Amino acid sequence: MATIKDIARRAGVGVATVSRALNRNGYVKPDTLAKIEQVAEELGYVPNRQARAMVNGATMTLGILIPDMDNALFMRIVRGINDAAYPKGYSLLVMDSRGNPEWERQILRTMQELRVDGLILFATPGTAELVRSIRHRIPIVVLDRLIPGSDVPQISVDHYQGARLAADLLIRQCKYPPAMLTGPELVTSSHPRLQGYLDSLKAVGLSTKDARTELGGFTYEGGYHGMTKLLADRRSLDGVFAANDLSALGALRAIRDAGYQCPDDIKIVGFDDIEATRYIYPSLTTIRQPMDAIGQAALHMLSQQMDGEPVTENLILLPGELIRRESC
Amino acid sequence: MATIKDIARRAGVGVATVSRALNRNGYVKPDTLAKIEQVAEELGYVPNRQARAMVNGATMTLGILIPDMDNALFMRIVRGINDAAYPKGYSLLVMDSRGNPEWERQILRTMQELRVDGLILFATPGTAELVRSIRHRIPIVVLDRLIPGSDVPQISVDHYQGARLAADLLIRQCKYPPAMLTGPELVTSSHPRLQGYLDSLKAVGLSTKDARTELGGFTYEGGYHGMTKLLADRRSLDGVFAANDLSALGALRAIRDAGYQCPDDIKIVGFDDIEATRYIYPSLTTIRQPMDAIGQAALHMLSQQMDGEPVTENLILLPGELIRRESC
DNA sequence: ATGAAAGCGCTAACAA
DNA sequence: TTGTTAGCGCTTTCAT
Repeated sequence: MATIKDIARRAGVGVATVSRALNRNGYVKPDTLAKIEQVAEELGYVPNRQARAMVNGATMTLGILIPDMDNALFMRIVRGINDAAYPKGYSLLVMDSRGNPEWERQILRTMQELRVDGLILFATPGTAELVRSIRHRIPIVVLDRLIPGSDVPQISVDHYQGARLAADLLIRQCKYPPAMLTGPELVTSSHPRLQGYLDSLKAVGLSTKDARTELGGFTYEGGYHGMTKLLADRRSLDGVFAANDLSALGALRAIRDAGYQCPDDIKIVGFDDIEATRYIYPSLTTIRQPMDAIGQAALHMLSQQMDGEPVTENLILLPGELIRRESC
Repeated sequence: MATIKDIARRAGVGVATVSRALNRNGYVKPDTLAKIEQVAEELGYVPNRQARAMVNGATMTLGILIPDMDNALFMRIVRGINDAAYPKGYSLLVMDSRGNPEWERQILRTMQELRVDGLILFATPGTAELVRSIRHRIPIVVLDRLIPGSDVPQISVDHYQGARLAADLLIRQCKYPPAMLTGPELVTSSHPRLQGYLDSLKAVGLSTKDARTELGGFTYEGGYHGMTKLLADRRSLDGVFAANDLSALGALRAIRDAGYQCPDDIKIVGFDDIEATRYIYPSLTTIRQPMDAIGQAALHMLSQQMDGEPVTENLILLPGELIRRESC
């Protein structure tokens, strides 16, 4: 691989001149500049970012830690980050922890070794203290799966408000108190969604005894199993709030397999608004997460920190939006 | 950020000793090793990979270029790569070109600047020559969207064979010659899938005049529009091969919106077997891509090249598998 | 068993 | 306008 040294020798100039020419800073006589560019071209020169990073600090890479690359919501958000980061010259280093806390620790370590300029992560409870220690060295922003009570900058859809929207709609549309397919206990976004559901019941005078929950686990399969359980014990059930779209799709399937119809027999409301929800039948009524806005906000917050500016707010909750379709 | 120099000073030893100790190579007296580790711990030392890479060449990062991060199939494959690469200490640098050839060029450039140890990419026609020039500098493997006629190592499901499977099934199950929703003209995997469809028709004595194709574009929306067109001109249509699952889902929706039923009125077969296909209604009969196998094979081929071994085969075609479900 | 020093590719003073 | 030089953090001879 050709280096600036090679170019310098071949062009008969010093390395500094080459550097100046290629980076277009400092004075360089047009002739020499042309010559240098020509030689660089001939040699197929490609600058080495590692070396550059060593001297001026910035690697121009952003680390992203996701619990599951194969999740439509996460990747949709990451795409938003990518689209916002790319024009600024940042590259994304995406690593998937598969929800494994130990892997997560290692990944966070690797990100530091790579000296990423900023870190965006979907947290898990096991990461909380780790994040606390890292944030003093690297700008961080936590997305979607928040760390409750932490003062790390965090951005997310308002899980609670979204859940209220969903539950309120179901209560209005159903004869009986709706049930809920909850997210995994260990995922923080599960909690405000559950709380929203419970509070909506309370708001119309229903007691927690009227609440019925089953684990949906944020997956197709979990939703399927949870719904199947709900159906097995059918105490007048005609509405279900699935904590995310994946589990909603699983639930839809379970309803059908059990011989019922959605929305006629049972109505469903999901959460996230992943693309598939528009095309399936019945199309899914759901709470839309502002994915692009989240991605942009994340990058914005990170930029602020990287520029040394104080972060204005450290918890941004973007409102979810109710999207009505066929399932409720 | 603490450096080995800091550790050396504080531990009262030379930097070389620190390096040896931390990397556990060369002789280091147990006492000094302990001391060094302790100091490193105190200082919260995290090695700088850039610096390490500068001296020993390897960055331990693999670059991945995808045309769309938000595509279930691609990310499923990338996840497979991730799972195979992670244990070997490699980090993935994932960049999304959004199918834009110009972005693609720049990304490939960036990957080189970052000195990734290997490159995995889903090609587009515009990349072909670029890839040719890069492959002499960086180990490369092309996935799924192949470069026809190139001798770059490539891995993919056998698009043609899979398409034959799909079309043969439809021909068997339908009264009339099936139609096809094709992929984008510019995406190479579209071609063998189309060819398979045409050849299947031919194999049962149907002429190309019996073939009916409409652009499905590999997207939900494209599938929806394409199917709508097919339906508008309804010459006894009762079977459709959608070139991928996304367009199949779009088509399913179009069928329903037009007042028809799948599979009763029209049967559908997709391609890819993304996770959603199992849960929607009707569940989708499709051709399964061996995604994990593709990911593993990709990493294997890359490893071979990185180790300087000659690549045994430069085109691996993995068979697609017919998965029968409700749609046909 | 350990330290001194060279050098990886590049940028940024500092001179000239 | 250009060249020389000193690092950036680390690994690796080569001495000791």
